[in-house]
Amino acid sequence: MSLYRRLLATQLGQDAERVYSHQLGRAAGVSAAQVRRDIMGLGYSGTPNSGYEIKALIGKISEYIDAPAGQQVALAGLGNLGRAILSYFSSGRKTKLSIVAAFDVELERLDGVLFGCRCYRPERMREIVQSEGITVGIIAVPADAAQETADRLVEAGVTGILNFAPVPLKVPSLVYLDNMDITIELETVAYFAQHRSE
Amino acid sequence: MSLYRRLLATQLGQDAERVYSHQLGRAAGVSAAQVRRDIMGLGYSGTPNSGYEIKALIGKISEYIDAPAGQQVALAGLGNLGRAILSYFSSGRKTKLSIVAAFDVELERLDGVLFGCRCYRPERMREIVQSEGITVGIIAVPADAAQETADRLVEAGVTGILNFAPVPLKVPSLVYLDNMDITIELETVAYFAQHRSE
DNA sequence: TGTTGTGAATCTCTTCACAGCT
DNA sequence: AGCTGTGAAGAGATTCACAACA
Repeated sequence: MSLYRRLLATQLGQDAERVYSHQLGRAAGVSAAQVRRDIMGLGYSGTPNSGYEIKALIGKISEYIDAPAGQQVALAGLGNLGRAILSYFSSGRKTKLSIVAAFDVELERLDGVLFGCRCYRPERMREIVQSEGITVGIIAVPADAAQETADRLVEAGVTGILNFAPVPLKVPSLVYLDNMDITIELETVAYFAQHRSE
Repeated sequence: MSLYRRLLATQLGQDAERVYSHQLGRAAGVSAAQVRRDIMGLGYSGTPNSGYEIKALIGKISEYIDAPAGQQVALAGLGNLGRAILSYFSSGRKTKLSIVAAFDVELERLDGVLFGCRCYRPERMREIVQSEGITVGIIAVPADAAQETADRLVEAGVTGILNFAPVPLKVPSLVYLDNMDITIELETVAYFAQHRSE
């Protein structure tokens, strides 16, 4: 879990050099036993009665989840959502994962760079994806253009897609697809909010 | 799952009156058995060899997941992400779940209405949440203001929070909290993209 | 004493397989 | 013949509980 890494990083930023499994568990919203087992899977060992050394643990996690050479990401769609994502990642992210290209059909008013990221028309997707070595695509286009965009990304060669459009996409089975559906998530929250309140 | 409902709605929009569990399963990315079991939990029965009647099934799902009287939602933060969410939900959503108020610290340039939604300063959160009967809050503010915003929402009386800020929030156990963390999700996709490609 | 590492038990979710219906 | 409803099996994930260690 990359959530651990961020939690550890903030803990490191404030005071401590070590954490106990139950501290990390509470921060992440899971049980202490869960944390210990997850860390075990990393091949890292803490010391009893002293917990885990934060810095070393972050290192182990990074070694485990990061690609050795880093990965490049493409963003499709520069509406409100696309710009939100872009501003999010461009502002002081570490370089292991960086959005290096953005695509949108409407680029008239853009000078080609937004939040420090080059913008192109979708027609050039294949060319750019391949020349930049992009492996992951983010879909932030309107629903009716999502499948078409996914097809283009796949055809260009990405192997992972993060989809924000509220439509089911069809991709080859070798491409990893993750749907982040705000509508569904909000309905889920509303459901539990209802059932918590009584 | 509210995903089913949307899939059913689109299927209804194109041609069919009935679906088979394996059709719905394929669309939702789950197995047919899974679909049947989920539907079973609703208390709805399809007819063998004819599948499920879409319209009736949508009705049952809605009856199950929707609050009888509908629910109101508040949005905190009107940056790129907040505006994306707002434009998303204001454009032709059904009224069972509607964003009726938005909050942001910078409202100077706004005339008080954005995408058909009234905007207020955070100080008025308690007042508005209570007068509008809001039960769900969305946090789309910068990370360093997230906890403060959550506190305010909880104190105002919401029982469910959808959090987009990449920080762990502390809320009372009666408040349902759902974290939608774009960073983590993107890292997950990158991880699988890496491991799929070989 | 307080924490880690981990086998064992438990629990939840998923799939299988098939009877029953049309 | 084809699909649903569902008990039973299976797989995974989570938690328990405790030995080992500082």
